[in-house]
Amino acid sequence: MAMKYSRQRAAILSFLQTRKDHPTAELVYSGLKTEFPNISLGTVYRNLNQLAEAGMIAKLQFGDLGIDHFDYDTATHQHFVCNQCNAVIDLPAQSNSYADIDERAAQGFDGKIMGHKLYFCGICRECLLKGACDKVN
Amino acid sequence: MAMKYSRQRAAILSFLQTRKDHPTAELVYSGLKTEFPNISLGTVYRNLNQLAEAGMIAKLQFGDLGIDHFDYDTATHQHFVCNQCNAVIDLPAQSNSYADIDERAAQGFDGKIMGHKLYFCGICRECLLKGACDKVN
DNA sequence: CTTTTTGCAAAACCTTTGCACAACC
DNA sequence: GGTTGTGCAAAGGTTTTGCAAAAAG
Repeated sequence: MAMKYSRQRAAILSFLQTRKDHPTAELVYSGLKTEFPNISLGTVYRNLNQLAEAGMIAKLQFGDLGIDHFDYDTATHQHFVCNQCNAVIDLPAQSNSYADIDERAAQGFDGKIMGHKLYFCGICRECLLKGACDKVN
Repeated sequence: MAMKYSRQRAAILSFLQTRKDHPTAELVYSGLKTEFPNISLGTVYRNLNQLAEAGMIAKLQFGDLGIDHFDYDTATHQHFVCNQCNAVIDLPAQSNSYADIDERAAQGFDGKIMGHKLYFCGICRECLLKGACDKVN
């Protein structure tokens, strides 16, 4: 189960590093097609999952989207999903974090709460502007 | 687009009302097989989605599970997913709710935040007890 | 030489959909 | 009678998997 080096995995990781838009496996796949014309989607999925399990990247799952997204930035931060264009956007880090909500939830509950999943929904800036222009025209 | 009465939909709704375990479409389907031997999974999905869009039930989506769950209780409350047995459990209502977190997240963000999705993960009481017994044996 | 990784294709999985017929109002 | 709902089966989209060959150590 030890992880050996592979050119494909290295490329996937460095591709992810260049992107701040939390790409899907499909997007990583097409992004690497030039460098690896024969790379397969299965390989991309296997590596993304492996990297995620190793804690080197984060796997983001949003019920609204139904597609997994991947993030090079594993530091705790919040995500926003645009209901219109489905963009996944980082929210600015809060001084007032969400660290306390696990404890809040644990009150009166007899299981062990080990964490939470949280993301925000709405309309992104681009879609807001586009909507405003549509109204004018 | 008006909603006509259907025996199947009524049965789905009342089935959901009897359950506090947030069943999946598959579970609703098998739960109704006795009353409707010919009901189809497609019908169950169509009705569950229709009821959810009408706001009569809630559709719960957990990235960890990948399967939709449905809840007769549409009042805002939090859910817990057991990482071991995948049970979906209601958390006791908090006096201190999560109403403020949208505003917190909006700070410094130039899109419009309209809501959030949140759930908690961990080990449920049953699995904790089972785990403790396993250690002894 | 052993273990891990790859590419390919097939399968798995959950959910949606097209269609002819039935139920509703 | 027009509209909405049903059952069936087929297709949809995303992700996983079995396998033989290739790469890594």
